[in-house]
Amino acid sequence: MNAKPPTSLDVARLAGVSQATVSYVLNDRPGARVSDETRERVREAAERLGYVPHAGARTLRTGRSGLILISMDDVPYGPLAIGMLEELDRELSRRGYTLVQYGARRLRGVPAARAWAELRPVAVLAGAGKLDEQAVAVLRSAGVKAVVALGAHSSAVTASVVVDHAGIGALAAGHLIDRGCRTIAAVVPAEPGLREMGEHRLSGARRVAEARGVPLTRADLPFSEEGAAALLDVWRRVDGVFAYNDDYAMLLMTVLRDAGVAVPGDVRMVGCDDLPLATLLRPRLTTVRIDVSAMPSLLARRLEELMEQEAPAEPDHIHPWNPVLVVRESS
Amino acid sequence: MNAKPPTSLDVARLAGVSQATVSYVLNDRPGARVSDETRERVREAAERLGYVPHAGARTLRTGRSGLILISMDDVPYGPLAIGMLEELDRELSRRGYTLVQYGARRLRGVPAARAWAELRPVAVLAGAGKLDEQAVAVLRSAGVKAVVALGAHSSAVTASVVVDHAGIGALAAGHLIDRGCRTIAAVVPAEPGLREMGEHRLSGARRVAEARGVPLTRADLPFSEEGAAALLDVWRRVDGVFAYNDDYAMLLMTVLRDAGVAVPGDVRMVGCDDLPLATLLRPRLTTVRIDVSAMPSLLARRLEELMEQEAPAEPDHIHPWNPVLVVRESS
DNA sequence: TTGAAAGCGATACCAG
DNA sequence: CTGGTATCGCTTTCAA
Repeated sequence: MNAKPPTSLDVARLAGVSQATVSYVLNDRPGARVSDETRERVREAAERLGYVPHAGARTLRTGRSGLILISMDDVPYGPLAIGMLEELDRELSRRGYTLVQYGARRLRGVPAARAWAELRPVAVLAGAGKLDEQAVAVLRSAGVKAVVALGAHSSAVTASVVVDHAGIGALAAGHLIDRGCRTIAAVVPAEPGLREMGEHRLSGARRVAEARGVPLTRADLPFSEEGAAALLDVWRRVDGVFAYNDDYAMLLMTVLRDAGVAVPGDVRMVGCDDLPLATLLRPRLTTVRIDVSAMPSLLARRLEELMEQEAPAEPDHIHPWNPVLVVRESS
Repeated sequence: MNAKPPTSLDVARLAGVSQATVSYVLNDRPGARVSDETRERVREAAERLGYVPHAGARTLRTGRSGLILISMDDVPYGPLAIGMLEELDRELSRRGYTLVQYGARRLRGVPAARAWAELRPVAVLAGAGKLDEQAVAVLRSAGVKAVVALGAHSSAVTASVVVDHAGIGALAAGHLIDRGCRTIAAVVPAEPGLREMGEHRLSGARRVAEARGVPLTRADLPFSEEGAAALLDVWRRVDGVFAYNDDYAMLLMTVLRDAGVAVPGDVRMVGCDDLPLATLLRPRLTTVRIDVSAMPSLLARRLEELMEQEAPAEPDHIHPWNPVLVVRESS
């Protein structure tokens, strides 16, 4: 039990060949000419010993780790994000990389970058908020080829994946106005983790509302019945609400029903995410669905480009999703 | 841009000391007596160069990586699990370990173990279904000190964290019977990822129902209104339902309302998870809340024990949560 | 108080 | 076709 893990030298000895041959065989090096018989012996010896190569040693020698780090705290919860991550993992592992989620102990900026850099990953994906200019510099100098910021707006300092929250708000507001709404409200969650996204969605809604001459009220809403009830005069004053997402929409619909405000009769309602609960509400909830199916392969391709090329690329961004309106009964 | 990352030797040269001194200073080795002046010089040189140690090299030299791997596919979605993971991360990083989520490309058994073993982690947490005896052996022989299976029942081959799904079902069924239910149904989700947990919850409910002489019907339910409506005769035949979780409870409550079945008048309903939506439903949903607050520190402590000791421990298990009934209006 | 040097495991160059 | 061996970056023992 306490024996140290077998090394390639152990395999070599057991097979009666040199370490070099073991390496050639186990990695199928194209240039290497090793007889089929030796190949077999090496394979068998490795099998017998339960040999597993030491990633750290390999990294040290080759200078490339094949590791791609993504910061855990920057992946939103939910089946959508999880599915995307799984797909991304598949794409990347097909290309020979290893995707790993790293907690980084809620660090940000340079300290976070240092923690990531110790692993000498070949790429790092992290929330735009964690990647300031110096953090990116630390990563670059540690040999990270691709640094990609994840966030609601593109980063000035590195490549980024921007998620178009403003577009969601715009789509929702446009729909409400199309339906005849003359004054609308947009919810911004009071929860710290959600507020920023809420503000981006709001800004998109505001842009459309202004363009079409419809007044828009911002409603800062904590997720609680009391919070929603406290804003009752807001909901009574408008005839359309973009509720930030489906959860908030459900909250509002419950509170409005208890208060005798009819949806969509008195106020039309639009959510976002197309959660399962959207079709379970009565009236069924109109919502914005986000189609992220294109994102994993797009991102994987972009990463590969960045990782293969020598000089760091210009800060650019990809925009890998697409909001789609799903009209149901609440609007 | 293309310069290689600075090494400890670079730092040493810049500070005018030896590599050894750099190592002593940067790791504050207790035994090392280095003058404050040299200390300062070394620190400054490291700073100036943006030096970040190379984790792989350190692992190679010391034989310990400090890496703890947890398989991504075995962490359920949802804020609960995410919060737990964050807390666990904090606990472990406080102790000097680095928690990392690894996708493992949906591998299982020996291939998965090999992939994990390459990183020479000091501990691996993975779904019980992925860890057969040989997989555990591979990990052990790669020097992994702690192998912990995550699952609904304890593993015969290694230590495990078992989540007490049966206890949840038992609690829910007991409550329904206390409320006077004479025939109850328990939902088992048809979705592949959920079915197994559903069956464990069912078995707990069944145990209690049998002990108290109440007939229990198993209801295999896909998550859709049609699926739920197809089983209407089941819901009409019973006077209590344990709905597997809050999402399924919401589905059922919607379908029952549409069909004119009153909750809790005709049938009492209990969910699980105490999601935000539970209090938004009308009637408000009675549910089983899972208190996982103790789990991260418990698990971290257990891991630490396993990692420090030499011989692999007997397969035992910890049981780090606690179902609690939250009674509302639906029951 | 500091330095020289061995060695962790794998790779790849250069000989044979 | 195969083998020796230098090397990657870091820690740590032993000497100075």
